[in-house]
Amino acid sequence: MSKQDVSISRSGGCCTPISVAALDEATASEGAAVFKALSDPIRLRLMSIIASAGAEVCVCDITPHFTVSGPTISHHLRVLREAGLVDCERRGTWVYYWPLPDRQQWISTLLSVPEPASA
Amino acid sequence: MSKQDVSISRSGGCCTPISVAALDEATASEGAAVFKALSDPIRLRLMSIIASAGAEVCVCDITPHFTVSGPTISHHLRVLREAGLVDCERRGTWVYYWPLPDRQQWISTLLSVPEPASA
DNA sequence: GTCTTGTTTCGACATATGTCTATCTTGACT
DNA sequence: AGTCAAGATAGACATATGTCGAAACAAGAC
Repeated sequence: MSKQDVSISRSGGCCTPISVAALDEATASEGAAVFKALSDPIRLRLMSIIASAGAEVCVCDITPHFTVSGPTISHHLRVLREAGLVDCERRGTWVYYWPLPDRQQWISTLLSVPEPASA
Repeated sequence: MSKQDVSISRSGGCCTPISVAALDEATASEGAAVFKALSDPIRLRLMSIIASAGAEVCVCDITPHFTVSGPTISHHLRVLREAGLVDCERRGTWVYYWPLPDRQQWISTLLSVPEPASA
């Protein structure tokens, strides 16, 4: 697979990148909502911690990485959840979070820049 | 005009997706700033119009697509400019905007999901 | 020069957002 | 039952943001 094929294959699946066609209002609103969820440094770090974990992450393992209060972390996790980027489940005393890659992949594809055809 | 007051720490080697490694605070702040620029429906549509044009776009051709006032469009374009996503130039009476694909590609890669979304 | 058009900047406003403390819910363990 | 700990929720607060109208600015037409 060539490097050019990567961006093309990523764009081929679920949606048309903005570099190819302008967004209609509804799609723009939906996409903007996802971007808004990632528009805070703490939330973006939270997302990266959950996405990179390769497994469920306990909130108790997340909180120590930050200086803000527990409720603030909880609030940010809820925003990520409501954006469809993560989901969670309580098991016993602890709550575990995991990523929902579909949404993440969607906006990634939306932003992908097709390789300029050099020919 | 073309002022770009955002320092871009990367560029050459691009970056590691969040699905692979968690972000440090500095990169998270930088990334969140770009996402914030795209977190408004009007700005996301503006970005898509400029990115998909394949050429410079005159502001006079952009404004009619929206119902908000001219100053509001100008404000949103400035946010995109300060995020390093677009640049512009005045030529005669009109101002033309074009995309800066580096920033766009950067956050696209940041969000890319290496593994298949649903295995 | 003055006028007209296109675009940005300014100043103000209502609403949204991030953060905190205090309180509540859930479940584990005596 | 009672108690404790992990998280979530509620309410309050200061700040940030999106929007507008008015004014300023830039460049061409007259």
